[in-house]
Amino acid sequence: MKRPVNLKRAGGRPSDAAKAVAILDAAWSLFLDRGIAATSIELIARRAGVSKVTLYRHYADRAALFEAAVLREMERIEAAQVIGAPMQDADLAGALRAFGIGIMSFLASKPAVDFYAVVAGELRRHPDLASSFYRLGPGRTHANLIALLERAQDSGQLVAIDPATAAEELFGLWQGFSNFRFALGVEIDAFHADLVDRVDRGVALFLRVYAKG
Amino acid sequence: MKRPVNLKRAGGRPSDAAKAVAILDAAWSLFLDRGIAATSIELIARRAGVSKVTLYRHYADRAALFEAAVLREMERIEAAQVIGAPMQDADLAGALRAFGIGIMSFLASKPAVDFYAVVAGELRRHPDLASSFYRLGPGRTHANLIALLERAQDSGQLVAIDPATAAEELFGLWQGFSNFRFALGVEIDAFHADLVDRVDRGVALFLRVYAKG
DNA sequence: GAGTTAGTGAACGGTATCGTTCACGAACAT
DNA sequence: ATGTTCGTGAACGATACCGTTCACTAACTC
Repeated sequence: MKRPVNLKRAGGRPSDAAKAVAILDAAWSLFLDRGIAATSIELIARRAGVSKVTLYRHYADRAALFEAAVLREMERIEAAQVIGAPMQDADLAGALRAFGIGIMSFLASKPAVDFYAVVAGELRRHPDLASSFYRLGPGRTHANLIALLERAQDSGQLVAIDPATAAEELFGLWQGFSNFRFALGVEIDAFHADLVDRVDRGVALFLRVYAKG
Repeated sequence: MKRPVNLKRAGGRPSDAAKAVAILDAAWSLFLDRGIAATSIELIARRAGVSKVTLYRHYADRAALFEAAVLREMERIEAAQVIGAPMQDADLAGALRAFGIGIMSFLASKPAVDFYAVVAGELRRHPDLASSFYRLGPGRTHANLIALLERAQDSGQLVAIDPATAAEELFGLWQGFSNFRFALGVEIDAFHADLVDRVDRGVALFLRVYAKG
C-alpha cells in the first residue's frame, strides 16, 4: 500500500491536472506515429515535458496509461458525435440523409480514422476495450438507425421489413468499400468530396425499394 | 558487401528451404498472438527451432522478415481466392450471387480475419504494403465486380448506370456493418450462418432497382 | 512556522533486444 | 580430399526500457 488514495488528503501541493492531459496527448501522438507497442514510457514522458516519476504517479504502468489514453479518445469522439439525435422526421428522406451525412462524415474524420489506426491491431488482445468500442461505435449507430426506421414504419412511411436488416443495408449502401479507404488512410479527400452525393444515392435507392406508396 | 549473392554459387551445403518457411510460420503465429512490435527476433527463432544466425542469413533484419511474412500471407490468400473468375453469366442473379458468396465467405474466413488483425495497425506506416494490399484486396474485388456489371449492361440485363458506383452499392449491401465484426473478431459464426441469405437479399434488392425490364 | 504532497533530474538494478562474431560441425560440389 | 556454404550454440557490446529510489525543490493546508 504505497499510496492510500483518498485518505486524509488535506494539505500538500495540488496535483497538476494539465500534466495528466499532456501525458495523454503525448502518448496518443506517439501511438499514432510509431504504434502502441513501439512507444516507450520514457519517450512519452519526454514529449509531455514531464518527469518519469510524475507519469508513474498518474498512471500505474504502461497498460493503465494505454487504457486511459484510449478511453479518453473514445469519450472525445463520443462527445463530438451528434448522430442519431432525436430529430423531426416528418420528412423521412431528410432524416435519413442527415443521419447518413453525420455518420459518414464522422467515420471519415481525422479523429475517427486516427483512432481506428491506433487501436485496430490491439483490439483483438483487449476484449474489454473491443466490446466497449463495438457498443459505442457500430452498435450504437446500428441501434439509432434501427430506431429511426421503426418510427418511420410506425408512421406508415416504410413497408414492413426487419428494421435491423434494413439498417444494415442502408448503412452498407453508404459505406460501400470505404471502410478499406478509412483503414488504409487512402482517398479520404475524394471520399469527403463525394460524401453528400453518396449518401443521397443510398437514401434514394433505399426508399425506392422500401418506401410505402 | 558481406554476401556476394548469386556469385560463384557452386559448392557448399544447400540452404534449407524448410527452415525459411518455418521462420515465416513462427513469425506469423507470434504476430497473431502478441502483435508485430512485441515480437522479438529471438522468440521467432526459438519457435521456429532455428538459430538466430540462420534467421539472419535468410532475412536481413526485422523489417525484411516482417515484409516477407506479410507478402507470403498475401500470396496465400490470393491463391486461395477464387472470386471474380470468368463465369457464365447467362443468369445475372446467379453470377452476382456466386460472386457475393465468394467474397463474403473470404472476408469472414479465418485467414482473412487474422491477416487483417495483424496488419491493420501497421499498414499506415508501410505505404508500399498498404497499396499492395489495396490493389490485391478491395481494389481487385471492386474491379472484378465492375467488369461483371459492365458485361451485364452490354447484354442488356442492367439499366445504364455508373458501374463503379453500382459495384460499391452492391458490395455495401452485402457487407453492411460486418467490416466491424471482422475487425473485432466478433459474431463471425453468426455471420457465416446468415451469409447466403444476406447475399441473396442484397442481390434481390440490387436487381429490383437496376434490372432492366 | 510545521506537515504533507507533487514534481524534477539523475541514477539504480534488472532484463531484453538487436545484430554480430566466434569456433565448430554438417552437407554439398569438384 | 578440398573448398565452400549452411547451420548451431554461445557469447559479445551496445542500447533501450521498466519501474523504483534518492535528494531536493515547489506548492499547498493548518
